[in-house]
Amino acid sequence: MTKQKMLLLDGNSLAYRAFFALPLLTNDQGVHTNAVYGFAMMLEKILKEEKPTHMLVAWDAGKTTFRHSTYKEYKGGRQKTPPELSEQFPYIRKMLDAYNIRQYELESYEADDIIGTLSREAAQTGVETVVITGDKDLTQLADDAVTIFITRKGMTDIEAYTPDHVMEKYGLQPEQIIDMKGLMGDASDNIPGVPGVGEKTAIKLLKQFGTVEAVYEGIDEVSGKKLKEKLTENEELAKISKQLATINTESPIEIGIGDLNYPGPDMEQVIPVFRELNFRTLIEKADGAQTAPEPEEAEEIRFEILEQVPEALLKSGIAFHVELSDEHYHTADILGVSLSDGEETVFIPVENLAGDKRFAGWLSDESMEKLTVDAKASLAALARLGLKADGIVFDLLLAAYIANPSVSLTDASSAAREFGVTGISEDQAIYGKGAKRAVPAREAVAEHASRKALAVYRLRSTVEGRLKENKQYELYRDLEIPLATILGRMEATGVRTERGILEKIGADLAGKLEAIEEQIYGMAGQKFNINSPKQLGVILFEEMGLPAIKKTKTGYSTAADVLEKLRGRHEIIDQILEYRQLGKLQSTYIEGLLKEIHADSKIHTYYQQALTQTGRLSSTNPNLQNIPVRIEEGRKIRKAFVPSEPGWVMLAADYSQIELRVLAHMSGDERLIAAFREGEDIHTRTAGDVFHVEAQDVTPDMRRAAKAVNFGIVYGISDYGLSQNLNITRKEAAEFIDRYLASFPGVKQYMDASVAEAKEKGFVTTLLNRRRYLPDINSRNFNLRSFAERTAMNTPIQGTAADIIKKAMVEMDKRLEQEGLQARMLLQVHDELIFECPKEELDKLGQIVPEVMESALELDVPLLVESESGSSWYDTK
DNA sequence: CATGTCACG
DNA sequence: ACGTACGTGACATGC
Repeated sequence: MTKQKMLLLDGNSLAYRAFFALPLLTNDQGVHTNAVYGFAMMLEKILKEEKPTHMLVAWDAGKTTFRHSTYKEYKGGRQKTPPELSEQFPYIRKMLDAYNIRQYELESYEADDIIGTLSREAAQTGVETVVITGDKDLTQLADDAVTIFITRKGMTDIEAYTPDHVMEKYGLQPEQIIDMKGLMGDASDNIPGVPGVGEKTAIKLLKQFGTVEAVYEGIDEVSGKKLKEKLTENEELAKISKQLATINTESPIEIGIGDLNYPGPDMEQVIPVFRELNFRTLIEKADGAQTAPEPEEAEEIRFEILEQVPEALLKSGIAFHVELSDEHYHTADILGVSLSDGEETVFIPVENLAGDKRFAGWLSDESMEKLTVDAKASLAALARLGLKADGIVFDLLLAAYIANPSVSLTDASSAAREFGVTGISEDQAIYGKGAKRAVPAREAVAEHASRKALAVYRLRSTVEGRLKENKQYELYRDLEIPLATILGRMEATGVRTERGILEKIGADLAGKLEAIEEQIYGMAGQKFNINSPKQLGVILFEEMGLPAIKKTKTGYSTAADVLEKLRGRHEIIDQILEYRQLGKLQSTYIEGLLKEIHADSKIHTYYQQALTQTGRLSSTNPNLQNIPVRIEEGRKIRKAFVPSEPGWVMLAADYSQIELRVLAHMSGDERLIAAFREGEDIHTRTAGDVFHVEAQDVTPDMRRAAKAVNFGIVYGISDYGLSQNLNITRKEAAEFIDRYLASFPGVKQYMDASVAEAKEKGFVTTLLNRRRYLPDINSRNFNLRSFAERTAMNTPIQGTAADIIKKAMVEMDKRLEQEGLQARMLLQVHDELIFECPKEELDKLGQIVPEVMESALELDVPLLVESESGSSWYDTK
């Protein structure tokens, strides 16, 4: 029989500790969860480390306790329990029930007394006991069999108080702690003690006399006249104080150690509670502990490594997965393909796939429905083998993203976890990272890939059910899944990039940079690293004595907006700004892009389709969505992006003011809608409305201000943000905003409604039902809450704009096919699509593209698309 | 690996 | 009073 060990937890004290130790968190329902979370974290840690056989959480009960009859001011002057904490107690109790942990409270007694009584019983029966609390008072219970754990700082940092430890810390025996309290009091419990006696004096007295009673017996031996006087005057107070601080170890409790058997948690009960509270990391931990703490406990999987795909798996409704050596699927080694129908799961190494005609036929047959995770990666990789895949109807990665974009999705493991399936290792665990990266033995790869395919197969109905429940199934099936194929093709197609052009620009830049560098050194009187904000800060603000306008947490800010304000104070500022600009072009866009040109003279970016919180795409390795355009010198970089075939041209088409149009539609604001319907310049129109002048009387400054306000509105406006942007005072900015909102009352209503919806539901949605959860929307932390509020205003707008262009891409792809055009979609830059086509197709494409983009989604305002063609991306302006 | 900076929509 | 505009990715520096 294993040794018995009992854990006694002070529920109220731990809940308070957790509440004040952690920032206020909320779940998607707006319920505060920080105390529950801290409690759970502590619990997990302590269970793991202590492995108890018996457990109890004790609670305080009743407003008054037996202590109040001794001293009615006991615990007086305490702040009321914050409502944000009160609402969490039911959840803590619910969680403890799920853990199968016994809870107990006794009218008129405090948790301390229950714990004291039980630990006394334990000491007598020789059961090892650990008490966990946030309250140092309980250290009085420490003895050879009873250890007191006090939580510190966070919740999982715990300090153990044994008798030795108490001695070391105070020079006292544990039972003397109550004497110490009797003398010095305890402000938090409103225990008075002897006025004028603090910790130091109390300890000194107790070292000399031992107890409060002994102090008074030997009062004549107390040194110091003042102290003696204070003690004598307050004898009664000292004795009452000691009584108050004494934990009752003989409370009339109706339970004993025999009732506290702890069977261990019921994870099937615990996980739903965690899920309700949005405790993601704890769910992961719990899942991991439940299914795969030891490898042998992981679910067995039956799979075979075969040389050929079995006929039985070449049918409709099968899950498949292309296993790659790393996440860069344009270049990674393709290791093989796993397939599963739930019954049979197989892995086919890549060398056996190339010649398999039946597999190729199945893969490209649209009527053969396929399920997978990260369709885009698979498609792009298979394309390199000359294989075409069609008929993908299920993508676990995209499903997880649509369900909740805030989850970080790195691979099949994280996507499956979102739907409760664990046991798939992370790719990084299989392949390692950094220098340790390597492809393991075939068997391990095959098992890993097989687990993915099987999980994909099994999860289909769960996932589709959840998306349908949230009315997101159409978004997923009709938009994101088709888009995955299209993006995969765009990536695989790539964009031709002229090395020579970049090199030429690079050489020019190098010359200019060198010249500027010399000038800067000359003005500064020394050489230094201009690229180091730290060194630059010292030169500008210390050595040259320029005024430091803004600081960062590490020193002076040398950001462009700061330097901008110093313009004219010294010539060096202009030079630095110029140097920064050109340096950026050189390092990121010349050197960076040159490194990314493949052997086919093209750049193949990666679109992240399951990443942004708003539904936009992002582009990496390299990022082709931030190629310079605003400044002519940078814009020239675009000359390097050219058609991939002789006799072809580029065509770029962008939505005009798409976000403001979306705002007009979603807010239903009549004046904003009218402005777009009448086809006026929206910033001029806004300026006219805000400043109450006719359109022809709007000055450029008025238009500029209106433009900034329009941006601000889309971003979720704040007076401060606008004041920064326009370099005006906050008051002026606030006034602009007020006038704007007065002019467009529908917009004001919409913004308020958006925030209200987020507060109520915990999330906001786009026109096509894309969701974003905003857990901070009810936070008491001003910054967190304000940020969530601005996000609530911005995300539906930015996200709907993303929905629209995604829909346009799907439609455009169909249309190119229907029309039998050779034209190819190459890039997407949020509100812009870039194509290449044979010159002969230009007229047709130039007509189709705007038509398709403008009719992607029917709004209450027209969508307007402007398109241009040219012999390079640069020339499409 | 965090920080500051700057490129884009 | 609080200290920010929304969404991204890449690079250089410096711990």
